[in-house]
Amino acid sequence: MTDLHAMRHTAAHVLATAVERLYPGAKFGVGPVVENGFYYDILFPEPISDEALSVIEKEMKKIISEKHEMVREEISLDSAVEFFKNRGQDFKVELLKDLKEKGTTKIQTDEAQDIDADRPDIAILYHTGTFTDLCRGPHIENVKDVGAFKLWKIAGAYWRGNEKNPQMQRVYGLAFETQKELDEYLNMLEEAKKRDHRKLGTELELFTIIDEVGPGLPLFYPKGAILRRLVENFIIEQQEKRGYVPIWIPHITKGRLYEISGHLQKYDAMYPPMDLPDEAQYYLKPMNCPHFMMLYKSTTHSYRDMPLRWTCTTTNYRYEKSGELTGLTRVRSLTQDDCHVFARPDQIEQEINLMLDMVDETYRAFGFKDFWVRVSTSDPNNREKYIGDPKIWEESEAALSRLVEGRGWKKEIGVGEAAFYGPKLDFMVKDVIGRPWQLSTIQLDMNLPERFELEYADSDGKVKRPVVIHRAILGSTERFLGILIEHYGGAFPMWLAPVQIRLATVSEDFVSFAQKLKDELTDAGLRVELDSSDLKVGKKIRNSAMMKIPWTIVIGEKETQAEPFVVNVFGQEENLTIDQAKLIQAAQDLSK
RNA sequence: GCCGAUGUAGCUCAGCUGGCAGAGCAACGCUUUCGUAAAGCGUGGGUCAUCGGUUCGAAUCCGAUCAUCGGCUCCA
Repeated sequence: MTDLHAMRHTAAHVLATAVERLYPGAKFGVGPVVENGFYYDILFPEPISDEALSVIEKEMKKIISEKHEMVREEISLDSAVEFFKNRGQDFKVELLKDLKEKGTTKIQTDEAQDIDADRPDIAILYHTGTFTDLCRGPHIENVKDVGAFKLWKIAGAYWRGNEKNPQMQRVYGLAFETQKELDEYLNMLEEAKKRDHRKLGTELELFTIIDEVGPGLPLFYPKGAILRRLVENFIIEQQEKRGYVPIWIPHITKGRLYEISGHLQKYDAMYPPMDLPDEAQYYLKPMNCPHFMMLYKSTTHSYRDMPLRWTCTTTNYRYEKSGELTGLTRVRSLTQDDCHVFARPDQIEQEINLMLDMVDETYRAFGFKDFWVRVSTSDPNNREKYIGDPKIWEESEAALSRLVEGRGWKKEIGVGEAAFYGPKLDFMVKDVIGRPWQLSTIQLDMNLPERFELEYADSDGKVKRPVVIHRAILGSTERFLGILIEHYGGAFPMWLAPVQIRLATVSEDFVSFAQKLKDELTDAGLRVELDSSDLKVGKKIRNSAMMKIPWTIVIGEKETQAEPFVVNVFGQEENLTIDQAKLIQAAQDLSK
């Protein structure tokens, strides 16, 4: 790992060296190692475009052939500042000032150079030929040992990840020990693209996004809508057996509601209000919490009724910035399997555990094994940032961590990543090109009960404030489906396949028989299609396979003769020959 | 919203330095009625994303807008 890491890190310096030669005046930000390669953030005198990559690549190869040593140098902070100032490297100067004042250059996930406690005045530099960088290393000794690399894309990136800072250009490079590994990686990316849910969405007739309807507003074809319903029904079943009860809320609402909740002032993805003759301004709801709160508040509650487990699967509308939309994973109309539990503080752990059961059972059912849980906690050094009883915070954070550990799931702690109103658990899954997405979320809320002045009568006769736990298992149905499509590469297991069985007739003579069989299978609760066109059987099977339909059954002379008739199921690992009753039974078993 | 790229038929894509808009698949019609991953022939289908400009002439060059893709920021 260290060697590969050092090699990639050195490749980033070679990139910078090439850029310095080709674009005098370029200012350098940071150039860390990332998964599969490296990048360097650079402010070019003029923004470069893709064609520049091959030119830079050529220069990099030249630099590598020049066999420069990577020379390490330690100098005083002040002379380092002086050095970079003279070269017009403002970003490096800023990093050095941070190093001096804060003891680290780290902001967000940038690679950091930290002050060495024993030698607080030292900055570490690396020289590559005429190029010098502020960098703690490690590097390989000589640039000649940089392996196979490829510059592959340019992206915008704000200096130090802050929108208000100037935007630099991030040049991404892939780097591996050998050309073979690089080729394999590129090949893998090509393969991954075939599983992309946006591609499969069109190919398998699941969903589409139409310009005239609007960006981020997907429409679902029948097959996609069935898939949606299967997934949502699964969740509904899971909820029912755990005592969650449905409620229902409207999709538009007076702005007053969001004044109370505080969203109007704080939430920036709200669609503008509708222009109505009414005095009140009406908004599309971007979230459901306030409605749940209002419904709770509209009647009185006793400690005996707690917890209340209320759910509603409903669509929210969020005006996400245009550049942030992608397929189904980031949309403007998102359906949440939303649930709010109103609980006494002593019930928090039990309720969260119940939710974790549900996450567990759901992820197993859909075959998600490769996920991790982010425990977002408060920052103990910044207590005043958070509202609510510190004791409840402490207890619930401990409970969240403990409960996740008990499950044996991969866990990451996000210190200071809690919302101001409570700690949370986020369940993360990667898409087919490796981007992480949040699906399930479990959040404690100590804010909204306060703002809406929610109450219940406790056993001691006193009026108390309940705790609210938000929870969504799918997160958003759309995003979940996007991930699910990629997870299975569109080849869904029997129980999720929009079409489970396609009947393919050999010729016209068998259509009426096939129609009868189709009706029987449909009556048995299976999702069946009949291909009675005059295409050849081979073509019908091919078409069925392309649509990734689990079972294809050819209906011809043989099938109509046998008693009970025997069919051959194409699409199994080994084709399956079974009679009618067993066929129905087998299909039903697989559908569970 | 920001940086870069892209936008040609339902889908996948050709179309060179400006000179009559193309292919495969799909659709439709005819022939064929056929046994396990593509039968044959034919027909229709496009304001070349939109709007504007340059030009005798624009899919092609320029500008703006919209959308998509990869990132950044933000987020379920």
